Amino acid sequence: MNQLVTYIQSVAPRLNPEALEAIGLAFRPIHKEKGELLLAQGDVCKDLYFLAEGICRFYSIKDGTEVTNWFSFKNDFITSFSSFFTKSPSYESIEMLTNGSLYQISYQKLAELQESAIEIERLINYFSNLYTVQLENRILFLQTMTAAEKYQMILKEEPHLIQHIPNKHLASYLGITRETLSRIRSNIN
Amino acid sequence: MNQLVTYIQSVAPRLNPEALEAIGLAFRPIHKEKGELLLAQGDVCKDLYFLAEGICRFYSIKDGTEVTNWFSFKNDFITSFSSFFTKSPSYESIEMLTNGSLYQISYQKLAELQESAIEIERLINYFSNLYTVQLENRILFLQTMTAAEKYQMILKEEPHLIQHIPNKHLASYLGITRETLSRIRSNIN
DNA sequence: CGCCGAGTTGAACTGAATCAAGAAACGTGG
DNA sequence: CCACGTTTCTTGATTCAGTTCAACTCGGCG
Repeated sequence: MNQLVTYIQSVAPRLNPEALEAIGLAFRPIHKEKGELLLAQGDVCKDLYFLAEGICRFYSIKDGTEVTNWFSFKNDFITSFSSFFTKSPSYESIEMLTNGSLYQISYQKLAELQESAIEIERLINYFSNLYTVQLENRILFLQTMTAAEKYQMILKEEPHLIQHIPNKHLASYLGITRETLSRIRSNIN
Repeated sequence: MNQLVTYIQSVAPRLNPEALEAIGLAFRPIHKEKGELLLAQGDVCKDLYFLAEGICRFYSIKDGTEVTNWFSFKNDFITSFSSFFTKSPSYESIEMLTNGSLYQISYQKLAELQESAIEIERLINYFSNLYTVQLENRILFLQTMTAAEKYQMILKEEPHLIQHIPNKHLASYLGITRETLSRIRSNIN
């Protein structure tokens, strides 16, 4: 049994076996190398992925500088939500920070899967609502905290970021420069 | 026919009449005065509203200062998403900036309504996805723009904010002080 | 008429960015 | 396994966008 199915089962133990099997069949396993893009800024995001293993980063380039919008880890679903949902060009790229094993599904196939069973549709909406909650948290985080507070928050709430993400990307995710992050880190220790 | 129903009809003209009627019956019309709260920070948000007329503002208080998170206008659905969805205390308050006429529905009733017809469930998810797209836009907006760029963006994309919202609230929505906003405005004219 | 909240303007201050230059870590090929 | 080039991280000096504090104006409302 593949890891996507195992994960879904752990999240939705009461999902009926047929739906679970349909999900397992609809996604296609793929491999990506470190540095490869899942999506390039400006393209329409036509796929959804499940990240079985690896780390990836969402980022936008504005005036030549990168802004990191998001990180995804093992057992996350990956897509550029706005682009995928509205079929418009993506404001962000998605790249692999490590080699990764993923499961891929097209917009079209996902739509079919969704319509095939109400439970699947509900599951998808559940994940998408979770994402929305995280976005709201992130807005408050970006808007109300100083550089040092942001770092300490991450240290406390998402230490896996600090362990696995290069500081330059972490800095741009926090909305500060790498120099500022470096100074904060040296003040704390 | 009430304004909620009229609005739903305009957004989803192919929705079947029974579903439309069910929606019309499930919501309860209410009136709110300028200054009244629909939700107080720290409380669990137990209701969803449809704003038929008026303006309201979402804000958080941190260290004694207000941060404006959102504004809603005529024909918007209103709730504190995170709190409503996760049933946890809200990080924000919602207040009326004007007198308003609204339609109210409880979490429980909404859940029932949602389960009563797949089309209604889809409609709700559609609105919630729209909101998610807006949140993503807002994050990029807050993270990549200078104070002046933010103001010009609002001027161009959401002039109704400038027309109807006091500058002090607009400033805190843009993540700047009222003084800075005032200076930007006088430089432009 | 006087008060109060909202908006403006000025001056000083500050957190973080920018610019610059080394030091450390990393990976790639020999 | 080491050497070399590249990228990442650190540290320092300077600059700057935006904040803070303070004083003043304006308009509405009791």
